Amino acid sequence: MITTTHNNHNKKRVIFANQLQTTKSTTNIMEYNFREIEPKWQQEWKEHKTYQVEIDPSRPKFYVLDMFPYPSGAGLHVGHPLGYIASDIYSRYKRLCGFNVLHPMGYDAFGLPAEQYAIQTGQHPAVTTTQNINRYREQLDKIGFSFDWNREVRTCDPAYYKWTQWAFLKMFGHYYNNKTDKAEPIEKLIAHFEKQGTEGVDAACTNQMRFSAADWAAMDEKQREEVLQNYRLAFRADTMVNWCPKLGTVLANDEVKDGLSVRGGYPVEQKRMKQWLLRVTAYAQRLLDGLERLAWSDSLKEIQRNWIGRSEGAQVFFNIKGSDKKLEIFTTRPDTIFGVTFMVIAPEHEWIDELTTPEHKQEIEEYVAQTKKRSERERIAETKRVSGAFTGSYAVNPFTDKEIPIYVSDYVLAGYGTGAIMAVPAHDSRDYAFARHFNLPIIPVVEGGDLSVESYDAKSGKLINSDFIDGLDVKEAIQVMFTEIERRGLGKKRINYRLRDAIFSRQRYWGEPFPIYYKDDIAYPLSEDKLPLELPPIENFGPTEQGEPPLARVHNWATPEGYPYELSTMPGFAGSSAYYLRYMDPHNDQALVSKEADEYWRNVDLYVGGIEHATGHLMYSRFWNKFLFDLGYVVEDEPFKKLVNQGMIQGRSNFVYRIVGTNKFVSLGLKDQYETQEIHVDVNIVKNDLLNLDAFRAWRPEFAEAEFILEDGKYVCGWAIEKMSKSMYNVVNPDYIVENYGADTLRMYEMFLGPLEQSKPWDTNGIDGVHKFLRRFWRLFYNRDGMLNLSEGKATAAELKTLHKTIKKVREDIENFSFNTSVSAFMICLNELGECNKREILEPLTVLLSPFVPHITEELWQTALGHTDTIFDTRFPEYDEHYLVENSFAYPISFNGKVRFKKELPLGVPNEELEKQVLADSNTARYLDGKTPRKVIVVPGKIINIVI
RNA sequence: GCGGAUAUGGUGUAAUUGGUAGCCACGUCAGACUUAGGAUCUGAUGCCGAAAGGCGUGGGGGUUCGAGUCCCUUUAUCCGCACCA
Repeated sequence: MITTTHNNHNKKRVIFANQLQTTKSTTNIMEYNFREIEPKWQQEWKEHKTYQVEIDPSRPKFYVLDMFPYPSGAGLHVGHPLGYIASDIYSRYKRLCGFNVLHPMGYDAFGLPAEQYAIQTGQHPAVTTTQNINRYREQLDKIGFSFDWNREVRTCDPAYYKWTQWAFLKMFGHYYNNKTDKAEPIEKLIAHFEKQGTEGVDAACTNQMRFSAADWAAMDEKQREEVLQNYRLAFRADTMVNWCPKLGTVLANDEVKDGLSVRGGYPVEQKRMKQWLLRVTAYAQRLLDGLERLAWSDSLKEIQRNWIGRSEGAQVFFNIKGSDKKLEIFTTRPDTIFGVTFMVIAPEHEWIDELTTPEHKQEIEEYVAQTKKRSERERIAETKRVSGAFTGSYAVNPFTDKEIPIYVSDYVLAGYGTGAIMAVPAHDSRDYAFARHFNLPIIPVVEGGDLSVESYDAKSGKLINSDFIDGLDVKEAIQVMFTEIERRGLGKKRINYRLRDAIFSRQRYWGEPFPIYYKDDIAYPLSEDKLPLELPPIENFGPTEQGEPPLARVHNWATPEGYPYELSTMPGFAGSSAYYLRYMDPHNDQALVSKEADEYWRNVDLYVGGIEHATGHLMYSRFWNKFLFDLGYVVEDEPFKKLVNQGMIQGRSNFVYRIVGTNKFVSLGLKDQYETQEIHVDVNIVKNDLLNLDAFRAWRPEFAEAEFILEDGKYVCGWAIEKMSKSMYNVVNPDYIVENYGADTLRMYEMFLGPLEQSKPWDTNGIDGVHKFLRRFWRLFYNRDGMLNLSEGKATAAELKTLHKTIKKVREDIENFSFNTSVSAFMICLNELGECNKREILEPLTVLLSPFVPHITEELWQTALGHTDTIFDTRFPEYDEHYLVENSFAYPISFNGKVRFKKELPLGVPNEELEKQVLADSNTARYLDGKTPRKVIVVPGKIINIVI
């Protein structure tokens, strides 16, 4: 049936959540009234400081941490609390299991958006940040989290960033000793220089240095400081940086994606600038090794491994014809050295001028100038394009003594290895493309492949044309060459990492100031007792006309003696790198964390957060923690034992279809009969993909006179999964859900939506199912007239079985973070219990449910069940396997109620081990024929019969 | 290009980890109660078929008594890295 309706003519009414509650709540006052219950308990928890925790050596600790939010102006949407709800359920569960649970929350409050907003509006970032924090807090409070707010931290609070600055000073004052494999005071290195110069020093550094004690003695202060900057763990260096002109600041590698800034999406270019850096690379191997011991997902560990990018290879020196210099290269394939037919150096290579002969000078200069002009983005886009130029110089292959030409090309990166390579076109696709383009010889040294078409890059095969390694397999040959290269003194075995040192300065205002001042252009650390160095107030937040950072606008931004402070500020990851330590002892003004607090709380047992921090925060935190560990300030060398990545919640957008050039809208099923235009419609005026016509007319003035072509009297909307954003009108606000369904329904529904780690769209359709569950649960305690309905009768075996089955399932599910299936378990439990209103069943069930839905359970606990203590003073229910035994047959606890087989077990004997054995054996034995018992398993002392 | 993950009804998902695929919900349909239903309750609902029955976990192949699950291959989507020598 197709009907065209006009204003108010649609007879059939459509159901909407926002209309639904208003009438219903008046019908029965003793229905489950979440609007009353939830604020009541939230107030109660607040007043009694229910979730405040202290060190308690008599109880085991458990530390559950969420990645603290950046308080953006948009507030929370329904996706943000997902991880918080999961961690809250886990915290409450652990607390009920008897752990002393630390579950704090705070704000990552420094950052770009607040500053961008300040530049536009002149509003101080501190003001907007505080407003946003207040809004966040309000929204969070409504959901009923068990955070210990007494421990709240804000990264922009001077009392907090004092310790960020403190850690920076410690890094400035330390270097990494490779021999002891830890950070040590820089004074120790200075003492060594005074005695022996660089002789015997094996330390992480920017450039390898070589000088004697006498050289050191002869240096002035500035020269010495330059040397030390080469070793300090926080140091200043002239380096290629990702410069974002639009944001007016440099960015770290993990803040750039595809040549664009992650925040804002502005183009990023490469620029040489003097910047502060953290020597993260010193910890590359330990960051890699540490992953083995962490209970993180394999995919996340793999991302970190790739980011660290360890590769084993050899450093080899090639003689340069007509020079006493040797060109150093790095290769992971020393076995292919007989196939080297040319060399390539990066355009930024420091010897480029020396290597260029006069007749090639112009060509090379042009090439270098041209590559400089290309932005990072263009270089990425033109990856396939082969370009380069010949320097005119030749190197000598140390194994064949053949002269081979040296080229310059931008496919060789200055920042990796030595910025120079030996090219083996037969077995490296990039070298191959280059050789083809410049007509260079290609010598196969590994059997296999068809070199007329492409290079043969495989890491297996037999060596040929390679003198003494002929006939060996690639893997053997590599090992032979390592020893041969070292024996001949041509170079050494070496490990290279893709990981780069972290650029630590930002040319911004809204961040931690560096506790550094300058005297004669030498950087000096502020003494620790002067911390915190507070961020001075300013009024204009943009860069100066000279392009200096905003802090240059501050008069007297200098020490009392008049020495100027550093003008840049620290990046976002500075404040988040050690916040988990600060939560342990947030009010301590003598230390980042006291010895006592650190030794009790140690590190984070469970960390819940998004995977987007894989190469940023999660890497920097580990580095930061390892550094503090080396110095003895913390007892654990990894900060986050277990990590769970919650998936992103996407938006589910709805569409209406306007017939082009009219104000008529056609329902989804009929839209193909017209020429239509797809328009996003606010998901809050759509339910179950049916449009609320009146709400649509009221939504925007231009739709006030809208007409509709309906199917079966309904307007069906189209839908699509997109990012949750204002412009798609698909943002669902948790406040709205809390108002209409309650926080408990929101909490449970977010978990019910699907596996925690999976990305999934938010879809308010379906929330009724969860809400209905809570109402039915309520009605087991109170009847329709609001009368207490609880029975003291004895539970039947079937009821007990249901209860214990559910306890077991929920327990396992919580431990495995499979919250969606535990919600299902509750629903099944309720279906099975029917009208059962026995205290014996409902009391444990209430406790079991409480981590998920704390408000309703607390209310029932104290009113219907008549307890005076809060639910959190009780223990999480234990299940009892004996209840599963019937007629001398034990049912393996098959959750969905199906019994696949029965096995005879001795009653009254704990039988977990026995069950395991039976299960292990029966899997192979069960279905050999059809129906009869067919296998007898003899377990020492017992005979077990398997029956189908 | 390399590495990782995922793919199951109209929808979100589940599956004792190799053992009756589709639990639990949403939606839909039918019914009960009701002034009303947008409350509540009951039943049906993977697909084809009147039924018997057949088909069915992205496609193809394999291992196995038995495969959503393991192996090979292929396609699609998502994520990470990307000239890393």
